[in-house]
Amino acid sequence: MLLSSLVSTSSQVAATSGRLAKITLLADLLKQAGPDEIALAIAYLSGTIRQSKIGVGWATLNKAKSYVATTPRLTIQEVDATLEKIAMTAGKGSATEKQRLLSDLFSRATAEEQDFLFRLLTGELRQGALEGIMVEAVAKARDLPASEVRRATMLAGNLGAVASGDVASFKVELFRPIKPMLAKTATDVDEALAELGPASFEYKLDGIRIQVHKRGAEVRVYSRTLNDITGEVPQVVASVKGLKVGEVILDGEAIVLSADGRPLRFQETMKGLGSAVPFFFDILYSDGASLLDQPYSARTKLLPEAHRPPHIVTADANAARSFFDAAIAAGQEGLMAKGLESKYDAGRRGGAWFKIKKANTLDLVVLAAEWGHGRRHGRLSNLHLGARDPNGGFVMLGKTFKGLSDELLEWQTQQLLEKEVKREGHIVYVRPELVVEIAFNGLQDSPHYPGGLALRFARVIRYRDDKKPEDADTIETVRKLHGTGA
DNA sequence: ACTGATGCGTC
DNA sequence: GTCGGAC
DNA sequence: GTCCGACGACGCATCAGT
Repeated sequence: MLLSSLVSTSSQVAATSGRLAKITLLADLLKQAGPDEIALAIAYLSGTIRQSKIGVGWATLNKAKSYVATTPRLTIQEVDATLEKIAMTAGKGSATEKQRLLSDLFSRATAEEQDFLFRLLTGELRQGALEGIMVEAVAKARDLPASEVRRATMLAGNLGAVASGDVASFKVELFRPIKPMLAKTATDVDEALAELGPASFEYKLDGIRIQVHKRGAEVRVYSRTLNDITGEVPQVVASVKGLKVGEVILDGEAIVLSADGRPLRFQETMKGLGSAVPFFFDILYSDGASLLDQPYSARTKLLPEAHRPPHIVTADANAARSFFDAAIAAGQEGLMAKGLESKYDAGRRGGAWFKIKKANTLDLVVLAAEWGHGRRHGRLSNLHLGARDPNGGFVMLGKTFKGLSDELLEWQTQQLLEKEVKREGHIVYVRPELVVEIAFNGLQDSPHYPGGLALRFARVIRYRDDKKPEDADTIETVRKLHGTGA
């Protein structure tokens, strides 16, 4: 199949707003793909490549730009072969060689094809369709219910594999990881209870998600994105080997504990993954049987109790609230709330799981803003945030672009341009006059920012028109917050 | 041997 | 990871 | 309910250049 056919479909998809229309376009292309092409077509049109990573990003792609072909001759198999070569290059001189292979590939591509490859390889396809839409397209092309394709994909771990073959034949299998179930956010336990009724509340541990597969002494550990991280978490492996179970798939979180049993901060956990220990909150498979469709309350009974995070079952808001306070006091991130009757909704966020975290707010000053990309093109989007320095000036604590409606984006662009003092690249520096209320989930030590501190998950709540920069929070306040564990 | 750039992973 | 927009 | 696309923080591995 010619790359140009894919690119043409991609452009049409990008130019179409309706999802159903996108699905039709994609399905039509898939019907034209041969059996040895369809997996590649699916990957490229959902913004992924077969190699998953090839050590090439925006910088390398920019340097590799070269001639433009006039006739589209590249096939998707040729693209795949080149990407495979690039992925395989390693060691001294590999950066140059990757660049050479890329230049060579680009020189055989038309302008539209180069643009497509650039977006594909930077992970910014921007056609308004990725795997979620592609699942529907595969279903349409094969004339199957989308739910069956979705289920097979979750079990196969790969949509391409589902494009051909018997969809009903996919089963839960040891050492083939399943996409983990995700959670929605709730602002407090009351909201979670209102949604779920009686629920299981569990400490939310601030580590990394793990899915552990065990058959006898054989143990493998997978990350949230299904990477095999067995070699990085030896303590998890050792711990699981000690469990008195035969075949099992467990879902949980790995964190590092200090000597007194309190959790280390996330940053420290990342530095010391080798000593991370597992906590398990779900079980997906046991001794030959899938448990995905069992109710949560039944699954949790099969968990190794010694390795569960602290948990209660309650419908009482006061009990849940004090459990939340206990979690925070213990240095944890907050709570998870889970519906007792819920199935394991692999790969989905829509199910009966809620996360409840604690957030702080600060009033900070906008120091600069960056021009947006894509749908934010032409708008000042990413804000540079500073705390007031009592000795004069401001200390930058991070950036955010989140929490802004289109309307607010428009407003802030006008406001900031009026206050512009200089430009450097895509950054517009402004007089520090606008105060903005920022929510965030914690402070981290920063090796990069001047105050040695940075905000985690910062987002805009609202502009504080009622405040002047001299009313903004100071860096001292922020340091104090950091000291209390925020 | 060290530093900075780059890519990619976790959240 | 969070958030807003669009379907 | 769901999906997508805006982009944040750090830590680590690898490679190029000094």
